[in-house]
Amino acid sequence: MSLAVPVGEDGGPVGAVERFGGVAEAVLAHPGVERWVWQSTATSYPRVLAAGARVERCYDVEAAELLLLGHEGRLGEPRSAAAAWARLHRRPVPPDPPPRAAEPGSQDSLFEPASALPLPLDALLEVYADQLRRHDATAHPGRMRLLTAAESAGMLVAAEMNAAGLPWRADVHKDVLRELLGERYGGSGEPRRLAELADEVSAAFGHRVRPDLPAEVVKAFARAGIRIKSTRKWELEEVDHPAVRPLLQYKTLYRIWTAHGWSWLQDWVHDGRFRPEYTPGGTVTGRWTTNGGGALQIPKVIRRAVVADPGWRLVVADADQMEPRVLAAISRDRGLMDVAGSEDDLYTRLSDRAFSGDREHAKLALLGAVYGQTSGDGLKNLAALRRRFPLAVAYVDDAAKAGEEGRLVRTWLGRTSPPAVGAADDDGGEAGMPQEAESTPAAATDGEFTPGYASTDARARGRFTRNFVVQGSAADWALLMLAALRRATAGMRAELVFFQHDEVIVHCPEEEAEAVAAAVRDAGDLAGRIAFGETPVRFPFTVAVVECYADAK
DNA sequence: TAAATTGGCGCC
DNA sequence: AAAGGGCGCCAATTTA
Repeated sequence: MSLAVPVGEDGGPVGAVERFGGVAEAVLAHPGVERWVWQSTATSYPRVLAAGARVERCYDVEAAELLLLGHEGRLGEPRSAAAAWARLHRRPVPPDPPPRAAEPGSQDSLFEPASALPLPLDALLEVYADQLRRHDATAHPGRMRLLTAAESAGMLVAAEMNAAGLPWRADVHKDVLRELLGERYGGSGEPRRLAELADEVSAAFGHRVRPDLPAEVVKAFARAGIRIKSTRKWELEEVDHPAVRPLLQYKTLYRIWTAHGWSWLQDWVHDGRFRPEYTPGGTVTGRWTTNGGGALQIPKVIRRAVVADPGWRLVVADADQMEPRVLAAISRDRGLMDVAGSEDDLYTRLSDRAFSGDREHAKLALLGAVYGQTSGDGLKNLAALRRRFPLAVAYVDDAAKAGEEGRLVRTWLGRTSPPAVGAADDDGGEAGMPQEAESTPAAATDGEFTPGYASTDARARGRFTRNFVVQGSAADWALLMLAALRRATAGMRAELVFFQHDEVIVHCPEEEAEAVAAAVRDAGDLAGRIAFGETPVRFPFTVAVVECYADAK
């Protein structure tokens, strides 16, 4: 079974892995090989890591297939290497194996193939060669090749993070739980504090109300003469009633209990490490997801349990205002590039120029533009934003318009939005191949983009594509940043252990901490230049060297 | 009875 | 001041 191909200096294969017994053996036998082409990093690389080896770079055929299918407007077709080969030879295309469920704490899961359909070596090379041609056929081949390389690097980082694990002190976690929730008692193990709060809620209403049943809570408020549409936090905060305070407290603690309580700890933390399974490109915008463990939603209070090993430190680095900086870089709006061309707080600089010093209004206006705000003060401020930064606003407006019209949009490097449901029908002849929306600012400077006429669905679609070009291009940048950081720390004992959209944590010996912090800062600007070319836009980080994650920021 | 959906909320 | 984008996870509820 061939899973990997070492690629020599001429770009051709060095040999087949059968000769070496397996991918780990092949890597060990070729210490000088810089780049490996293989079917799936998730399948092959954990074996390599388990054998104590690493690779410098790789080309992940199945990751590339997904990106290329997306670019070709064919998202949803099977993306396994076997499927790609079948399409190439006009054979019946096998469906992808169903995604694996999360397996808490199972080390075995790391060695399960992500694709159940491994290709022989020669077939894999045929698919690889075809993929290289398909890169050349895209709107920006250089960017698309960069995207595939970045996604492949992300796969390496993810596998290494999965192997390293996030340092996690179960004893500290339990202390936090006991402090917040009290002891557990009864058959369900319900914490004492939750029971007390539930009693307080019932007492405030004068009858038994279960706080975790929204319908019951809404009814109870109705009986008390208060009409609420939902039990959402922001709506409850407006209500003046003695039940509100214990109710809100209950919700917060209940969530910690169910999502990050004792059973979570038992499932996901072993030998002092939390090991979520990271999935690069798990979302359509290119953001990562995790398969189990909820690593990207760790509540702030629980972060106290993330503690460096003795003599080691956590370098916690948070990219500052990443999305507006990315918008500046991709829209080439001169005013916004100027605002983003400094390490200083972007929203403050923005407010100095366009919002008479009101930082909050500036921030809301920008986020409103990126998210597609439809009402409220944000709209008024959006007008000011549009006057001062016309190209930046036109960029996201164009993306929204494309979405409403059922066209595709792409991130800066070429990751492509999924086709709208039913878009193929609306398009007439070109079924299944929607046109690309070239978000060139020049096309839309003639006037303001007014939704209004579009259907609710189309408007929702527009908000999605509007956000997609920014969130997705930010994910492009983040991948390159991770790749640069991985390369910079390759000679150190430091390990990347956590990544969450715009935040990265490196676990390293105390004496390496300053070098790691410097490497992070360099990686931010380097990624900006590689992704977006020469640009004045800066990509600074807030970096904290701490022993405990909770102490960062 | 199991799978899918909903409401809510944590993170960005 | 208002409730826009992306996720994952849990429990309860509805649907198949």
